[in-house]
Amino acid sequence: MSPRSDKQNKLIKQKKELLIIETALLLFSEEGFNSTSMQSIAKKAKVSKGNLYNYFESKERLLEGVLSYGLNQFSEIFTQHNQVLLSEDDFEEAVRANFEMLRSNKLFWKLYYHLVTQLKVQDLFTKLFSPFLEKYIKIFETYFENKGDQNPSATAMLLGSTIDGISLGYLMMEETYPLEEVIVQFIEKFK
Amino acid sequence: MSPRSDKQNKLIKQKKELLIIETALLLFSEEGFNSTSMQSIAKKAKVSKGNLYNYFESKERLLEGVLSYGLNQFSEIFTQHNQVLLSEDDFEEAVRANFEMLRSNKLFWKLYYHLVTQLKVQDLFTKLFSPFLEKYIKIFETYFENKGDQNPSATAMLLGSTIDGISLGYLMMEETYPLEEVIVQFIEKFK
Amino acid sequence: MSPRSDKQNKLIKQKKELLIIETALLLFSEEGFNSTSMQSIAKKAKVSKGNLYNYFESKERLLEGVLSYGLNQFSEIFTQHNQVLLSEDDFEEAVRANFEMLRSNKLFWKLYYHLVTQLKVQDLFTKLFSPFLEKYIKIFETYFENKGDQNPSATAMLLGSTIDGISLGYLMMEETYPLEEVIVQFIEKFK
Amino acid sequence: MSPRSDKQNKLIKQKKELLIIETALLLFSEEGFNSTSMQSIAKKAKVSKGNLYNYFESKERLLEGVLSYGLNQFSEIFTQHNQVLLSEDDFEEAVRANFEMLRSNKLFWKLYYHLVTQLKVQDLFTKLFSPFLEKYIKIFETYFENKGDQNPSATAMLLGSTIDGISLGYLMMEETYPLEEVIVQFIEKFK
DNA sequence: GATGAATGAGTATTCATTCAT
DNA sequence: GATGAATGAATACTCATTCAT
Repeated sequence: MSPRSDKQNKLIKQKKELLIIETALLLFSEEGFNSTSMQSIAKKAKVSKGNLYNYFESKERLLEGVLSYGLNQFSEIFTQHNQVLLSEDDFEEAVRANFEMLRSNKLFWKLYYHLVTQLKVQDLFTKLFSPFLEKYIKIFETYFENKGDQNPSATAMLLGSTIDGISLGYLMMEETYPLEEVIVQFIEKFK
Repeated sequence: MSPRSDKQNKLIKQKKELLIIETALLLFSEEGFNSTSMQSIAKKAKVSKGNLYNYFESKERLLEGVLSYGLNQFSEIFTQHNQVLLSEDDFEEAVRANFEMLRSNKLFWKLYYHLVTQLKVQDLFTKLFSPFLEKYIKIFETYFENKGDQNPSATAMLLGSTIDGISLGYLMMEETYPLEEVIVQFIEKFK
Repeated sequence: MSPRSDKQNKLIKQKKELLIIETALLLFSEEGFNSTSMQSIAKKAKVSKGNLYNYFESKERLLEGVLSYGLNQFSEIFTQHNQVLLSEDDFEEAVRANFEMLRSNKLFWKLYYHLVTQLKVQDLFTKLFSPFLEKYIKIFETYFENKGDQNPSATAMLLGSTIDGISLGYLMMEETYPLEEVIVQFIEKFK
Repeated sequence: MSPRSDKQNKLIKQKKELLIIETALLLFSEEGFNSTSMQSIAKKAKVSKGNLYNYFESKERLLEGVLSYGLNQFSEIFTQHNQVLLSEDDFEEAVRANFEMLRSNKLFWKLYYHLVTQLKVQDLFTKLFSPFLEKYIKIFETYFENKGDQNPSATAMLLGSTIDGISLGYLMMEETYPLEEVIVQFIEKFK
């Protein structure tokens, strides 16, 4: 008999890879990277331990896969707003889009903030995220410059940090955090 | 034996406990809680592994000790500013005191942000920190209320999150983060 | 289908079997039997893992195949010299032929000496090699007997062991071993 | 209460270390290095798996320990004969001492020949044994030189290889190998 | 015959914790 | 209080082998 066709195999592989990534994202973001065992990922994804390693050659690589996956989604949305912000409406929209992204992909951003504070994976991390973050800050720097801010670079940094802080609070407290109201105040202050 | 010797013993005990706590803080904040072994703490503190357990009955309790210790220092400074903020100068001073504390106790706050994102210790965490943080937020809420802010509670939350964001950025990037300049912008926006 | 196609199929099969055997020989002799994975053999031979098992039903059987293959080559040459050695020239020639064989099939003999010392495969080993080795020793025993040696059987054993020792040294040290000179001394002593 | 005295501890440690080494030697020489699991060593030595690692930080280091242990015994005996061989009696005695050593420490030498053919551990191996082997060969080289041999270096190498070959045969065949008779022939040929 | 996804037992190693002294 | 030997469960990862197609 003929072997499974290449197409079939690829489909199976892609589906399962996605399944593994999403399971890993769930567990990593809930329990933390170190505290999540490959065993538990395998079990939850209903994949054998051995087979896990057919998809990702190490736990580190699996993390890389998880991050890349989230980063892709992020970069798509990001690219849509990757433009010079001219009006205050543009600004507001960009900020709101940012938090929309947060809301729609909580697990990923939970993992993100979990990892930011972990020395061991910081290299991998920096490699993947820095380019985006820098561009992000630059866009706002330009915006503040155009608005006549005396220190646009510091203001942009402040804005970035504020977004981080709000995100962190929202992700940790979930429904308790008055996200919408905070965003309103936030936009008002920075617009 | 004489009570004096008892006193001395207590002193010795306290000193050693402190030594263990400070060593643990150093390692936890550098390597992360999970990645730090009791062995390595014992070694660095020049205490035997078994004796470590005479002071703290588990790794979890040691963490608790480390957090309490940091929290005490925090609460001392905090209490000095635990008053109604009336003037904008009071506000500025309080904010600056906050970041001064951050600067002078980096290890503790690094550990703090490292742990905030870890489910497993969140109960312990909430128990210890919540009371303080809530008071903290309240004080600023009152301040904004007095200033006629339409939504003082949201603004206070925004302020808290902003402090978190700045702290996180500063702790992760160390010297690269333009802390002073960001603080200036921060105070200007919120004062 | 036509018988010709069957023949062709057989040829293809034999070729692939040979390819697998030679690949396995290469890897076994380089990395050791235990340390060589079926995966790596499959990859290097450009055969799928599953298909490997169509040719050899287990790793053990593959080893058996590898050994038989080498043994066949050995036995061919051996049979040419499988005669009573009458003259000292015959003796010298036989010894030289032996080392020539070693030189021309290093991988196999490396594997041979690698396996001799492994309990687990010793049964298989004995089964395959003993008959040859015994005949080999016998031939020399007769030679020494004819020469009037007082203990031809012990001398033949000594000769066999000496060949083993030289082979081992040469295979392990490669170019560093002064094979030619040692052979000269060897022949002189035993002729 | 006071802790176990240092002396006691040291004694316990030394005894257990020896026990582990001897158990490992037994299993390594019987099953091979790769095929022996740390688990099985622990079980046979009645030591917990974890405790094994208090004595040897890795399987590799344990092997190193086993080899050093055997090497020490070897070097002691070796040093007694580490002298210029003047007479043929000296020569004979040295050779006999060699095989006596083999007989009294079979496990170690079995492991030795097992490892010689293993690429992976050859570095460790060379580091430990080369110095001895080279001296060994040198001593015989001098002996043959004094006897007027035309190529003493090659003859010494031949002698070394012959010893290897005999040892290998004896260790693999155990009682079947006519060691004594072979030695007689051996000495006669080389004396 | 051919493919490679899947399985699960096995491996070396780590580590919080206990305990005899 | 102090020591460090001892335990055993847990971890990431490997690999011979099977099996659906």
